[in-house]
Amino acid sequence: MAQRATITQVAQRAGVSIASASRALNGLTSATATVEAVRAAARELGYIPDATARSLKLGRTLQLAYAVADIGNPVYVEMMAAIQEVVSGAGYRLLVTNTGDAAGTVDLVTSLQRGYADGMVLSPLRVTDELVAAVAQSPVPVVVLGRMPESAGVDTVAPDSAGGIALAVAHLHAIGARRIAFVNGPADTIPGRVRGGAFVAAAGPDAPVVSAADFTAAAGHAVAHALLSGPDRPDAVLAANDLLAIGVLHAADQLGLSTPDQLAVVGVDDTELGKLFRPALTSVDLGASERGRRAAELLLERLNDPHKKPQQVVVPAALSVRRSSDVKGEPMADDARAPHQQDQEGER
Amino acid sequence: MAQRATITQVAQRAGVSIASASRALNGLTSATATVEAVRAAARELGYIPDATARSLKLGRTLQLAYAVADIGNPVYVEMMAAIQEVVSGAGYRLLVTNTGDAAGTVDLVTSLQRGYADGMVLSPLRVTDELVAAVAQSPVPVVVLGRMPESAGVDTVAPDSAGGIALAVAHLHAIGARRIAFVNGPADTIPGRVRGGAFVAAAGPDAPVVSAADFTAAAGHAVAHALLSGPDRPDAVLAANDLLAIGVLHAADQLGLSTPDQLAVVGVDDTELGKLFRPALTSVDLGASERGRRAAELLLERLNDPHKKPQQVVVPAALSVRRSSDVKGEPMADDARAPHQQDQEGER
DNA sequence: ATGAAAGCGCTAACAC
DNA sequence: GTGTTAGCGCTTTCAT
Repeated sequence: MAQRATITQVAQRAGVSIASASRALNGLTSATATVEAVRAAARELGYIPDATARSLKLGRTLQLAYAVADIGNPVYVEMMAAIQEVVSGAGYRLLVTNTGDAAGTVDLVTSLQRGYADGMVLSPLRVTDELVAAVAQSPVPVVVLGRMPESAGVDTVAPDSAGGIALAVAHLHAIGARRIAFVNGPADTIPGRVRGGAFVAAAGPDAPVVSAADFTAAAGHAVAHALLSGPDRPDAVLAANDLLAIGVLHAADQLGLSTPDQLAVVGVDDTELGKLFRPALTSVDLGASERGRRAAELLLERLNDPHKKPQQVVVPAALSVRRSSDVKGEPMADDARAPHQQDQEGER
Repeated sequence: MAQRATITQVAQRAGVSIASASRALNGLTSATATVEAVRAAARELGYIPDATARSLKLGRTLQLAYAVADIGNPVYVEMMAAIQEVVSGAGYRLLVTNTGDAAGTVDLVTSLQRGYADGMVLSPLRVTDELVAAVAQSPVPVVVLGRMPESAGVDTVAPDSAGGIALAVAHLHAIGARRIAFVNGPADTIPGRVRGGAFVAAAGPDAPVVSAADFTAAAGHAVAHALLSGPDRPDAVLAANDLLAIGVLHAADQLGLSTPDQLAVVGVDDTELGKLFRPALTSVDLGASERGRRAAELLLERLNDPHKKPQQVVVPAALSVRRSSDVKGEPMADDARAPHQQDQEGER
């Protein structure tokens, strides 16, 4: 563990003042001879400028934070990977935090006042008034992944859940499904509410909807087993995410229902799991990676121009059709864009 | 975006010196009246101490870094979640970085000289002499996930790959497998080399081994299709990770081989994917979460005592037996501990 | 118990 | 082009 050299030592060794050393190192006006001497001294001493001191002086940390409720969730990981890439490309380091519950999220946003990061991408579990207030109060810009009232005055990036689910319902109708059921997650979550509402809008108020205890395969299996054993068995199921859909496939298999012939199944999120499962799962791609990328870009843009108008970006959805809903009627398009995506983004 | 208050303002408002304000806030010796006045002033101003200034003064950032080659890989994510939990519990923030290739890793370790973190958990793709040197030179402690020469003098946390693979081979023998093949990933990677070597050690030099182009299901499928179509078809396959194993299952299914009767399949890593796949995948659990936790703990311990002896921890492996290798002969134990785990950790 | 002052390492006026 | 100086916000001697 080597001892670190300071700019003072570099200056001494080069025989110049500290200011000259700083200038030479940062490429400001200085004589060629000075630059060389300083560079040499720095090299010999293995000098690397201290990030903390620099931050204190400059008023910026060159760090950005990504806060999310459950860092184990593949969708958030996908976003994180995209964010990490954009952010590091711009010379920033990425801080990752688990918010846990809703209260934790508010604390986290207020903690930004400590000034350990120049901005934050926040993926909140729920949007409370308290959270909106905290975000508005934040001393550094926050970009929210999800929707927020425009009055909050923050940049947001949201998926086009409604468009994506409409796409899935249309697809199921097209392959001849007569009775489409929706397997939702808990209705008191944001995705549960939004996706459930979108399904009703797309499939009509009479389409059957059941809610699983949480967004897991086990919960999906439990609720699907009942659904598929009961009267008026559906011939297609749209699940609120891929895990639930896998649970549905398990139940169908267990009950001896063949997929897709007797039961077509579609998920949401288009995860790796769905692609590798057999039968491969048709799924609504909500563009997690793209959302992460856009959020990071919006944050960087706002850092450059704090006064620009807040944007509400909606990332378009797509449908990846695979074996779990692929019957002869439908051509094997691997990808379809949402027709009614409401991308409200402005310039760029 | 509120303006942030400084300790100077708090001191003024409370009618005391800056030093007294600092002492009162940090719980050092000060009169009760002073404490109250300062607390009140701080509350009224919404004062929160600046992390950067504090870091500069204290010489510690309260940040730890986690560096990994591919942040999208579920195994690394599992480790990250565990690290995040330990680290944040101890009051540290977690910085996450993608190293990319091997050269990037060395740069990253040297970049620690910037002093933006108090320590690092490093999960290197390959261990080169250059990297060992960089780690040894690091101004802050580095804990390596993987093995390193003891002479490097750093704390390491490694999986017991050999023990885990021996467990899998023994299990396959126990269920009656006569001819066990190993589907490896690229042999020029660390896991490829270690796991391949462990298999040969456990199954003997005559056991068939093939190498896939990378650690993906597609690569596993390709190589397994050839393996299972050729002469001397194996009756069991151990794959170097779960993705490869899924590829093997795809190939078996495609060739009309029933699992586990005609072909038993076992993976390594015990991922969520394997648990949800049908047939559910038997897999060697290398304790990713536990490794992440131990690495973070070792880092914290070293921060507390920089002079303690470097430790080489080996986390025990276990076998999760599931349907893909579950034949009647074997009782349905869900979990078995490695008998020859070589846990070399010292105290604690 | 408290205040004055030094200083962490760096950058940016400012004057020469 | 370069040196002197101030100062980012905080903690911590050192006197008192």
